[in-house]
Amino acid sequence: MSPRTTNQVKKIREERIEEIMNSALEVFAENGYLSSSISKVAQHAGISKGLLYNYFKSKDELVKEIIVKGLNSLIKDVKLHENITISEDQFVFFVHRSFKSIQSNLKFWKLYYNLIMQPPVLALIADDIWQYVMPFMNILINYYTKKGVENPEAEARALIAMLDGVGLDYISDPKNFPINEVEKIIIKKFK
Amino acid sequence: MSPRTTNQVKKIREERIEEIMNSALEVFAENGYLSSSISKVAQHAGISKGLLYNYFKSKDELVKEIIVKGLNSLIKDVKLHENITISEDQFVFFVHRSFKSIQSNLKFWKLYYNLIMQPPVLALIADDIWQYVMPFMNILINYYTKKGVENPEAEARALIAMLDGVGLDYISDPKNFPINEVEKIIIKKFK
Amino acid sequence: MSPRTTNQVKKIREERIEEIMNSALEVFAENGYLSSSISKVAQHAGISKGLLYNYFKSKDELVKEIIVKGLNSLIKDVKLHENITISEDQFVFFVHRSFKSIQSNLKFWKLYYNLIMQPPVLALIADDIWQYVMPFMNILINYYTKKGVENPEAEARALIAMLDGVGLDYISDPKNFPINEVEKIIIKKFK
Amino acid sequence: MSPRTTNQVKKIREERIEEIMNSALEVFAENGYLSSSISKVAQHAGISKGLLYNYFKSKDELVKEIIVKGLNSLIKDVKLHENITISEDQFVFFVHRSFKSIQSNLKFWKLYYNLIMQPPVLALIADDIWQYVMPFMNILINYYTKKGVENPEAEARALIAMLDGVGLDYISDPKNFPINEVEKIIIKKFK
DNA sequence: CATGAATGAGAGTTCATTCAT
DNA sequence: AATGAATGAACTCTCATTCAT
Repeated sequence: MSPRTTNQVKKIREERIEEIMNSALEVFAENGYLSSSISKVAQHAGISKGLLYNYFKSKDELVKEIIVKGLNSLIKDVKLHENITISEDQFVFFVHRSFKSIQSNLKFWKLYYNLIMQPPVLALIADDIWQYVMPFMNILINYYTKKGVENPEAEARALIAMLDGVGLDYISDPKNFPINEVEKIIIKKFK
Repeated sequence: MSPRTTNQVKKIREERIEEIMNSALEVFAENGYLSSSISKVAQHAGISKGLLYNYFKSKDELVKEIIVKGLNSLIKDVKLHENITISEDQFVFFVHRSFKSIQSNLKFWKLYYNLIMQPPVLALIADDIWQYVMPFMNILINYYTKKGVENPEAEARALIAMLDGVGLDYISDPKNFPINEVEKIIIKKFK
Repeated sequence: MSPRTTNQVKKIREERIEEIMNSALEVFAENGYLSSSISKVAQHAGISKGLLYNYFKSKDELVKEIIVKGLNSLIKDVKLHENITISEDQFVFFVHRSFKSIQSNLKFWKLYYNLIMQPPVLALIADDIWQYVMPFMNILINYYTKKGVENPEAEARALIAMLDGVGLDYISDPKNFPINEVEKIIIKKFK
Repeated sequence: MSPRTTNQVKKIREERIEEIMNSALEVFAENGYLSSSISKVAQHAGISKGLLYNYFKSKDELVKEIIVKGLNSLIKDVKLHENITISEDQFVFFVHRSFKSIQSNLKFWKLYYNLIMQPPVLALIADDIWQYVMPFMNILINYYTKKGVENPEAEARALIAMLDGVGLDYISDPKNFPINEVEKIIIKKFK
C-alpha cells in the first residue's frame, strides 16, 4: 500500500497516452480529422472529454503527436537514416519496407494523406514531414547520381511520387489494389 | 422599365453560376473544402450568402458540380473516351495531356485530392470519379495486354498510381517540382 | 385595339387577386401558414414573387384578406346577420349551414384553425374574428334566454365550442369523421 | 476537488431536463412552436443554446418529449386506461377530469392545439396522439353502445369534438370562458 | 405589368474548449 | 485523475422583402 513512485505514475501516464493515441488514430482514419469530433474520440477511447484534455492540450496537438509517432516508426522501419549512400540491395529493401509499411500501418497512412490534403491542418505537421522526407530525397538523389541517370533529382522525385501514388491508391481500396505486383513493377522500373 | 427577357435572365444566371463556381474553386483549393465556409465563398465571390443558395441547393451540391465540370473538362482534354485500344503515340499523348491538365488546372486538382481524402465528402463524388477512371483503366489494361507485359492490370494500376503521385506532389509544391523532367522519365518507363 | 378602360383594368386586377388568393389558400391549407414560403405560393399561382407583391403588400396582408373574404362568405351563408332573435327552425338552419360550410370550404377552415392556434399570427386576424363571432354569440344567448335554459351564456358558449370542436376534428380527418350523424346529434342536444 | 458522483451528475441532468422542458413549454405555449426560436427558449431557461442541445437532439425532439410527457400525465389523471367498460359515474368522472386537466395544464393544451394544427409539425406527434385517443374512443363507443343510443360511434365522436372545442375556446380566452357551467351542460347532455 | 436576382437577418445545429466538482 | 455540464463562436441554410430591368 505504499504510494506509487513517480516512475510508476509516469509509466501509467505514458501507457494511457499511447492508448488514447491509438484509439484516436482509428477514429481519425475512419472519418477524417476534421469530421471527427473530440467527443467521438473520447467516447471511442472510453474516457471523458475532460480527461483527454488532461493528456493533450488540443485536438491539433493530439493529431500532431500521432503523426510524429508514426513518422518516427516509419523511419525506424526503413532503416535509411544512418546512411547517405546505398547499394542496389539497400534500395530494393527500402522500397520493399515502404510497401510493407503502407500495408501494416493502413490507418496511419489514411490519416496521413487525409491531413496533408487539408492546407490549414497540413500547416501543423508540414515541418515534421519535411524533416522526414528530405533525408530520403538526398539518399535517392545520391543513389541515382551514382547510377549515372540523366536527371537524378527528377528520378528521385518520380520515385517518391510513385510511392505517394501507391499509398494513395492502396488506402482508397486496399482489397483490390494489387500491391505486391505493383511493388515488383516499381522495383524493376526504378532500380 | 420593361422586364428582362428570358434570355437576359438566363445569361445572368449562367454567368453568376460560372462566377460562383470559379470563386468557390479558389477558396476550396486554398483552404480545403471542410475548412471553407459558405460565408467565405460568398464573400470571395462578392455576393451574399443568400444568393449563393439561389443557384446551388447546398454546399455539397456546389462542390459536386465543380468536380463534375472539372472531370468532364479533363475527359475532353485527354481525348480517350472514344477509343478502346490505343497506339503507343496515343499513350504518350494521353500521359502528356494528363500532365498538362495538372499544370493548367492546379486549383481543380488541389480540390480533387482534398476531397478524395475525406471519407464523408468522398461519398458525394465517388460515383462520378469511378465513371471517369474506369474507362481509362480499361484502355490501359488493353494497351499493356497488347504490349505483352507480364501483369497488365498491375501495370495499369502502377501507371495510374504514378500519375496520382505526381498530381499529389506537384500540387503540394508546384514551383519546385520538376514536372517536365518527371514526365519524360515516366513516359520512358511506362511506355 | 383601343386601350383598356380603367374599369377593364380594375376588373382584370380583381380577377387576378381572386386567383392568387385561391391559390394561396390551397398552399396555406396544405402546409400551414408559417411553413408556406412566398416562393411556394407564387410558384403555385404560376406567377413571380415580385408580381405577388404587386397585389399584396406582405405575406400577412395576403393571409388576412383570405380570412376576411372567407368570414364574409360564411356570414352570407348562414344568413344570421340581419336578425337578433331567431326561431327554432332558424336555429336548426344555422347549425346546418355551419356544418355545410365546414364541408364545402374545407381548405378555408384548415387555414382558419391553423391561424388561430398561432398567437403571433392570430393577432393579425383576431379583430376580424371577433366581429364575426360576437353577433352569433348574442343571437344564441338571446335564443337560449327565450327558451328559458338555466345559463344561456354558458349554453351558447357550449354550442360554439361544439361547432369549433367539430370543425377541428373534421378537418383533421374528413374522410372518417361521421359529420352528418354528428350534426343530427348536436341538433337534438342543443335545439 | 473530487469528481462528481454518478448520482450527482444524474440529478443535475434530470433537473436541467425538467427545467428546460418547463421553460420551453412556456415559450412554445405563448408564441407557438414555429414562432419560438431555440435562442428564445434557451434565453428563457437562462442557459446557452449549446447546452440545450446537450440534453435534446433537436427542437423537434424537445417538443415531442414535452407532448409525450403531457399526454402521459393526462392518461394518469383521467384514470381510464385500465377499463374497457365504464359506469355512468366513471363517465362523469372522466369528463370532469378532462375539464380539470385543461384548466391545470393550460400551457400544455395551448401547445397541443398549436401543434396539431400545423401539418408539418403534426407529423412528429401524430402517432403518439393516436395511441392516446384510440383507447378513449373505444371506451366511449362501448359506453354509448351499452346505453343503447342510436349511433354510438357518432355519439363518441361528438363528445370528443365537444371536449376539443371546449379546449380550443378555453385556451383562447381562459378568463371569460365559463368552464364550470359548460362542464355541467355537457355532462347533462352527453351522460 | 412582370421578372427573379439580390439581400440580410435570423433560424437550427455543432463542437473545441473550459471548469466546477 | 476524472467527469460531463456549460459556453460561445461559427457553421449551413431559409425566407420575406426589395428593386433594377
